[in-house]
Order: sequence, then structure tokens, then C-alpha cells
Amino acid sequence: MAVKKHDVERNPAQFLQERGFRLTPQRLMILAAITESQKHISAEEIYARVSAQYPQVNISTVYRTLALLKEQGLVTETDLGEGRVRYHAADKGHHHHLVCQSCGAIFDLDEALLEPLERSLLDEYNFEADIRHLAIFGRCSRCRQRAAPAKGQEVIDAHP
Amino acid sequence: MAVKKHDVERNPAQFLQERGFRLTPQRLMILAAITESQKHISAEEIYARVSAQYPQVNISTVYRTLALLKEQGLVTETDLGEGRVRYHAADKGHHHHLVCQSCGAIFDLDEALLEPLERSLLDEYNFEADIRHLAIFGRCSRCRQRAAPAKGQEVIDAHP
DNA sequence: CGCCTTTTTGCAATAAGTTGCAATTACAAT
DNA sequence: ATTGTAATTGCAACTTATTGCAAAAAGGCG
Repeated sequence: MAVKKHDVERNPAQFLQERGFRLTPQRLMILAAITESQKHISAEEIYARVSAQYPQVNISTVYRTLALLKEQGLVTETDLGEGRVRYHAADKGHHHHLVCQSCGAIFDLDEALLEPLERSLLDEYNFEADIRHLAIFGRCSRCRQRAAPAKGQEVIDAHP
Repeated sequence: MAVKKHDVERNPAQFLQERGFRLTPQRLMILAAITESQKHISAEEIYARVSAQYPQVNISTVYRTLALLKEQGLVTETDLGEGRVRYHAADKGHHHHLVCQSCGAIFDLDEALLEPLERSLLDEYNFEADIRHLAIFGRCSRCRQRAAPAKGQEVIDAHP
């Protein structure tokens, strides 16, 4: 069945209410800001959007609401290494990111690639990993082909 | 060959100097604080140790030195979810951590478990992952056996 | 040894995120 | 509709980390 426009906003709200959390206007607006955002959104951006319609809202409410939504599995949080964290509606599908430390490029990574790791953690450690939105840092294809270091320039490495 | 006590401190310093970085007393003391610490140490703890002998040092120097050491691969940084990040000498061996979100317990994880993932990132994406000190969040064995949620208590999940 | 250049530091301001507490408010029960 | 109460918010203070800039200092060179 097709999801109607409004369900996107109503469902996480209902979920919260069923769990005994109160539906405050602040929470509804923060939820709306996240679900309506097509990309990963930061706390500051959420705050900007919400306070445009509801100026007395406080940034700490945004952070506390994000913590709640994350705890309840409704949003995922990712640190892309920007000095600030970004959020994403969990029901829009899990995925991960490869972040190139040389050029800053960000690539999407299929969720399936982490499954073997999750399975071995479960099998070998009986640990139920909660890896919903991971950023893996490293060097991308293009940067690996180009020359490498920043300062020393000449490659000292003995094993080519 | 056995590593003499002093080599532990001299080697990273030499490494820095060979790369053209200056050996300042601040850097040497920060390095010493990290290598002498048997456990993962925070920036604030490094600062406390260093400023005990050298009071005019500034916390921003600690952070900048940590950024440099990390960049040069001499220390690894890990966010164990404490609201502050911890550092560890890279030459003491890489390892990872499982952090239980229910009870807070932290388990060590063998580096080998991440190798298949690193290999598939290299094979499928030509991406050279730099996973040297990862914290994976989730639920540990003990917490999985006990009852689960906090607020809603009854498990609504339809697929057991 | 002292000069010179470039790196590095200290300082102060700033950013991102968290927390304690009193005031407010959602919502269930009258 | 009103009330009672626990959850939630706003506020202000605080913590962790980062940054611009002028002053200080490392290390190469003469």
C-alpha cells in the first residue's frame, strides 16, 4: 500500500504516544523537520526550521528530542567527520557511508556489506550490534591512485 | 630485539622530526603522557598530567597535538560514547570495542574480525578503510538475556 | 653562536552539545 | 471542563573541542 503524505508524519508520532511519550508541538515539529528533509540534517538546521514557525523553542529541546528519537530507533545519527552530527529518519532505509580522508568525498555503502560482521559478532560474542548508520573513514579509489602524503611527500615505505 | 624503556618515547618523536615537524617540549610531554598511560586516555587527562610539570601549557595545544599524532598514525582515537574521546598509542596494537548500550560494559574485540569487511571494501569499492580503533554499539550477551525495553516494557514486535 | 623563516603556541572567542532546575504543559482521571 | 501529576520545556551555566591571530620558539644556515 502506498503511504499517504501525512502518514510519514503521523506514524512516528503514534509510535511515541503508544510508548507513553507525550506529543508536544516541539516534538511534532522536530519530527516533521527530519522526515521532510530529503538529506541528512543537522541539529542546528532542525532548530532553524522549527524556530522559524515557533520561535520560542530552545536548542536544548532539539537535542533532547533527537536523543529520544534515536533511543526509540526512529532516527539514526551519523558523524561524517564534519564537526557536527547529522540525523536521518530511520524508516527511510539504513545505509552507511565511506568518507575519504584525503578529498572529503562521501560514498554510499550498501547495508548488506555489514551483515557478515554483524553475524560474526552475534555468533562469536553473542553481541547484538546496532549499526544503523555508520561512517567508515579511509581513502577513496581516486585518492589512492594519486600521490599520497602531505608533508614528507616522498614515500618512505619499503614495501611497494 | 627488546625495546628499551626510552625507545618508547623516542621513536614517535624521531618519526615526527623526520617528517619535518618540530619537537617542542609540549609535544614530547604529550607523547610521553600517552605512551606511559596503560589505558585509553582523554585529552583532559593528558592536559592534567602535562600541566602538572609544565603549567603554562594550553589545552588547545593538547588538542592540536592529538590531531597531529592521529593524522600521522601515531595515536588512535575512539569514541566510547562517554561524551569525550579517548586516545591510545597506535603501536600498542590495534583493537576494537563492543560497547553495550544497556549496561555500559565495554568488551575488547579482536582486530581480525574487521578484516573481512576491510577486504570487501577494498575489493568492491577500491576503498582503503582506516579502521584502527572502532567502537561498535549494541547489546551484550547478558543484557540480551534479561528483559528488554525501558518504557513500553511489553514487546510489541511481531516476529519472534 | 646568533640570525632568519616557518612552525608552533597561548590566548581568547566561538561552536557543538549537555545538564540541573524551576516553570510549564500533556493527558488521564475525575 | 477542571484538576492533578509526571513528563517536558526553557533557561542559563557548563563541558568538550575548534579556530584566528599575534607572540614565541625550533631548527637550518651562515
